[in-house]
Amino acid sequence: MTNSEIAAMLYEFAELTDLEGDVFKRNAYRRAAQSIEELDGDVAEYDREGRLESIPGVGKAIAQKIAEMVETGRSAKLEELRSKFPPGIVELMKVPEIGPRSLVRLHQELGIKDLEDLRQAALQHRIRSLKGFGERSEENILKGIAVVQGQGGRMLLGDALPIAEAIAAHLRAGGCEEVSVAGSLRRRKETIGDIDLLAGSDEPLRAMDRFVSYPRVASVVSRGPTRSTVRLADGTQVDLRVVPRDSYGAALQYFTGSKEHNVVMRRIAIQKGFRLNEYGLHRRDSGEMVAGAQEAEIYRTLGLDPIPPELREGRGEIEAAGEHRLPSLLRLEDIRGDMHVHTVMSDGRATMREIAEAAFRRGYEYIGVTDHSRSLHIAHGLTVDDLLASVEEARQLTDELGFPVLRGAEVDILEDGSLDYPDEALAQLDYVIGSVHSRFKMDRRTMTERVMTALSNRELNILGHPTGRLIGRREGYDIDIEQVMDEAARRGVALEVNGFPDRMDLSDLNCRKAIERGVTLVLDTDAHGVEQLDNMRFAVGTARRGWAERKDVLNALPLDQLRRFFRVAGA
DNA sequence: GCCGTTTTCGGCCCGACTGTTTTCAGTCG
Ligand SMILES: Nc1nc2c(ncn2[C@H]2C[C@H](O)[C@@H](COP(=O)(O)OP(=O)(O)OP(=O)(O)O)O2)c(=O)[nH]1
Ligand SMILES: [Mg+2]
Ligand SMILES: [Mg+2]
Ligand SMILES: [Zn+2]
Repeated sequence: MTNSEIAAMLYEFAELTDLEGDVFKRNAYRRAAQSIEELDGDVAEYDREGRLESIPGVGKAIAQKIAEMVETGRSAKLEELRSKFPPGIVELMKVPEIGPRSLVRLHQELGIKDLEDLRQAALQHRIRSLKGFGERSEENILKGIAVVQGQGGRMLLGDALPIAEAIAAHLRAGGCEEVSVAGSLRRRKETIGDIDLLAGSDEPLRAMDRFVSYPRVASVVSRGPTRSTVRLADGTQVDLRVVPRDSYGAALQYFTGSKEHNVVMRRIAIQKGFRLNEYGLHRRDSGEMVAGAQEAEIYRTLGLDPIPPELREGRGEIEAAGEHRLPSLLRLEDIRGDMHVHTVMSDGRATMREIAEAAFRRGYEYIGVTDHSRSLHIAHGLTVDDLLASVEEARQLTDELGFPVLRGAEVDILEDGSLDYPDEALAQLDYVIGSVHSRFKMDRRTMTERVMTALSNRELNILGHPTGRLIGRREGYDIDIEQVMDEAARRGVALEVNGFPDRMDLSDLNCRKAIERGVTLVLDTDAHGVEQLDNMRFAVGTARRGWAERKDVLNALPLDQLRRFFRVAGA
């Protein structure tokens, strides 16, 4: 069983325990599940070595359950819990506004077993007969069912951020003094559940009016003096929180999350004799507010170094902040050039010249252009002759513009691990990215072997989108990514952090793992048009979430050092 | 169920909004 399969079972324990009525036990299962999900290394290994209880949130009882799962693939206790509820409960738990308490009563008192039962009960007005439910409850349930059935899961960061920024601009134009994007967007998570915005205003009602009057708002889910929730026409949920300006920093801390980060922060506040909420940090005894306007002050007053939003996931950042060992994170300004950009020669929309000019305008010091290789017919992969001709074109352009245009290629890693051009042709290029674009369904050993073979090619400098996942569409291929990381580190091959919003590959956690293993990262966009050069901010966000510093990143180096990396690679 | 520089028992983050309530439980952020 994989870590994520075990984590999924623990999350299921959490949900079922919630139905049983014990929220503390639920939280305990969730914490353990998150630990397993993000564990560096195989849980089965922890089990074999008797180290399960060293995992945060895993004690005797959960360790025993994990051991059973690892050894048998099942959990007797989980099956017993499942049998207490109908299978349709899984769907029912997704209905907004219906929580565990309502669900148990709907099941016990009305015999509701699945979404269709619930819909019928609401339509036939049978729900209002329950104590505590009424007409509005039935309406909300019907709306909730429509939401579950209509929703397409989480959005991509790249889709959500522009929407959020547009609404923020709408609020500013309406007189809100301070507006920030908060929640998972501010943390630059690769997928976004909803859009969270914060406004600091001494006229909260005006801010709320402005918010719900945004043209794309389709319905108002809830509306109060400090918080409102709306739904846009496409179903996207947007939350706005409004606080007095004195509380802006504390509110930003709260609303940026993550929830897990907040819970730890508030626990530390308690330990140090404070109370922390979205209005400020207060002394417990006197109630005196000691920080609130500035977010960084909340952290400092608790004895912590201010923590960048991208790190706030409850992954050890608070402990690190207390010991003054937070990383000095990479910044967008540290990136000196993009390294993965397609031109019109293959499946891009811009010419080499247009890309070079756009790169220069962005303030880059160099640009790398890369087209697909000959086997990738659907993307108009280049023949050897076209590739070599483009090397000359890059050279001329460099001279003409006085701006270094590096000619690379995104070369297919073929089924046997060889690269899709002869070595003599590759040697003519400034650098080579190797990517898997075909035959994804190999077994783990074969796929790992395939990529290891590619890494052993001395012409290879960068491994492109190393896991091959497409968010929301395709799992990454089955590969031993740790082994690949170790080999890449040993051979001086950089691993890509592809900032295309549905790739984000390496992911945040894989970046962190790679850095710990001594891998050099390269951040790029995989742009197919010059406007997509903006995706660099997503690559940077992901790398920051992976605790990356400037020194970990190849294209944060000046040109001469970049070239040196390419020369010594494979040596 | 987990956990411990004040504890091995008794806590476990804290607040807004809704609907149905006659004082608050449930759900969500
Ligand atoms: N203290 C505290 N803060 C919470 C809790 N739930 C949510 N928050 C804060 C932190 C979250 O980042 C922020 C926004 O909530 P969301 O539910 O939108 O979560 P978030 O944006 O992190 O993830 P998402 O992508 O929307 O699923 O509100 C909670 O239970 N306690
Ligand atoms: Mg959110
Ligand atoms: Mg939200
Ligand atoms: Zn590719």
